[in-house]
Amino acid sequence: MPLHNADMAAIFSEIADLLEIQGANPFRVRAYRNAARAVGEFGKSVSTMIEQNEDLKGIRGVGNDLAEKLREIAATGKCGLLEQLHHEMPAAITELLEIQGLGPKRVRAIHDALHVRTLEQLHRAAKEGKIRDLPGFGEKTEAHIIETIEAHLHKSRRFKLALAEQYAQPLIACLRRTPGVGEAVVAGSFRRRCSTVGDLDLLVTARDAAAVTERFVRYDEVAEVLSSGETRSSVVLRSGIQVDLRVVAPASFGAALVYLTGSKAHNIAMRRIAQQRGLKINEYGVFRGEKRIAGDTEASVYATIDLPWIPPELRENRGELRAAAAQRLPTLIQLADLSGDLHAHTKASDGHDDLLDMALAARERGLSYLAITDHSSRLAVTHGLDAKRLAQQIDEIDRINRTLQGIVLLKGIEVDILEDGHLDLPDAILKRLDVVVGAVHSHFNLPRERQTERVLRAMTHPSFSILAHPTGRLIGERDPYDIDLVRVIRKARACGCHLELDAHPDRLDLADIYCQMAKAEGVLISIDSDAHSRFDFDNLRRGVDEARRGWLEKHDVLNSRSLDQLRPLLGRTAVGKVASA
DNA sequence: GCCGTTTTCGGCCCGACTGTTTTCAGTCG
Repeated sequence: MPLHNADMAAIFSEIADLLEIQGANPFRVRAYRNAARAVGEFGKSVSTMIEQNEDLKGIRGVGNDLAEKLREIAATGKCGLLEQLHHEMPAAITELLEIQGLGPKRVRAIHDALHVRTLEQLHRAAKEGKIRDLPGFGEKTEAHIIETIEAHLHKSRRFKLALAEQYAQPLIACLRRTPGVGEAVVAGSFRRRCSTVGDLDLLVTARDAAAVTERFVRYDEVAEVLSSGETRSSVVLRSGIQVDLRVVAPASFGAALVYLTGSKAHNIAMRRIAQQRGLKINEYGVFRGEKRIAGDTEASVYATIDLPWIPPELRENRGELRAAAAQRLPTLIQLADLSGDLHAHTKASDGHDDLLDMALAARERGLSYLAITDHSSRLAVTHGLDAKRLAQQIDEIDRINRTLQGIVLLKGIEVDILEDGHLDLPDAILKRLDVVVGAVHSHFNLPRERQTERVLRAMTHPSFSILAHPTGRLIGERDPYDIDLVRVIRKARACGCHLELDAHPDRLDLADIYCQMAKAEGVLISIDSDAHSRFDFDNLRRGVDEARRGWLEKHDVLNSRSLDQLRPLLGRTAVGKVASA
């Protein structure tokens, strides 16, 4: 059973935490953290690379020592250093770091003085009043620990972007109405368009910071004020989301926006570049000695290190700084680049609207084609279509297309990929369709090899066009099923079929890093709404967000094509039709 | 422990806020 990159990353993260609690060299700790992140995000399976004797030093942050540890982990499933650390410190101790306000030094102090090893023991010790007497601790810290642990037990800590937007917009509007406020924007992972955000980072320019802070902490959705200072304050809203506010002068807006947008890794990399040039970047500007040389706009900050402005979605330190330096930043896909949508449902299965309503709503969005892809009958809960009902729908679409202006409905299906990789409809009916979207909706727990073979087999079907939501993840609810996406992507290239980025805010599947991999392999991505009602075409915007995070450009996206350009790309039967036409 | 358009050694991002101190360490973003 090969280990996944995420498993290896988790081992390095735990080593970093334990080393930090032990007071190890902070740069050594950081090396493990960086490597954990790099391995976790690395496109290829590190286990496979090791099997094939590939050089691991291509992974940024992995040198001789960590490459050797990765090989050890792949071979044995364990890491000697971690085992040794577990002998020295209890394994559960790292969970104490999850409590806000407890860092490595304090965790160490609590452990050494009270032999606390778990969250429950920490809770008890705090309840018994044992924390307050430790040096460097006090009553407030003790009370905070109790409160945080109790809240920690029943709270999900990340919010889907779509939900976070609902909290952010009225708050931003409120701050903009505050006298003296210039700019008021949301930065952080929200601005980088991450699929989930841990908190909201607001940036405001104002001459009177105190007045803005005052307005902020009195916002009527504020449940708790965590901190409140001259230029920085934090609150928790009733919804449970934490909001951090930073107030700066207009001359620092650009520098502060870069700083607050992050990511942290991107900022660190930028500051290193600046440092090598004798410059210092902080949230107030770019400085040569005492003199500020830039900072009012983001572009001015990047310009000091000879880089063009970098779109926020790319700022993850995944190569964007090198690409910028080489003048090779991608021209990212935009919502307006989408010509059509290749995955939508009607009330024939589990949708809410009929064919015409869906067509008109799509046309209103500026789309020129819409594929109707209801479920197939295996998915009984959705009242999926069998061959007979699908044939009726095909006829009805033909009728509607004869009168419809400005948009074309494409005949399609979201056909179930059965456990053995067969498709849930006869070939004869699939051949009559413009687009066949295949999807896994059952048997999520197959072992990796069987799950992968199942999907690969489906993709070889001559009518197969697009693999829908390729990992099946439901954000915050269901993990992706275990599948080898590298093989799936290569199969798509070999078969001439495509992968979907399902734009439903609960899915956003493919995730950014796999979009980037597909792009590298020359596989096109279809950004689809998976609309179940005429209001769901808004989803496309979310899909574009994720696609931009995956470096996709217009030409990487299947449904940026016009209908004429699209038809030859949809399945090999369609190619045949075109060739014989 | 990693890394190099100065470098294979000597660096490694930077500042605000809190609580516990009585000038600052720890934590966070």
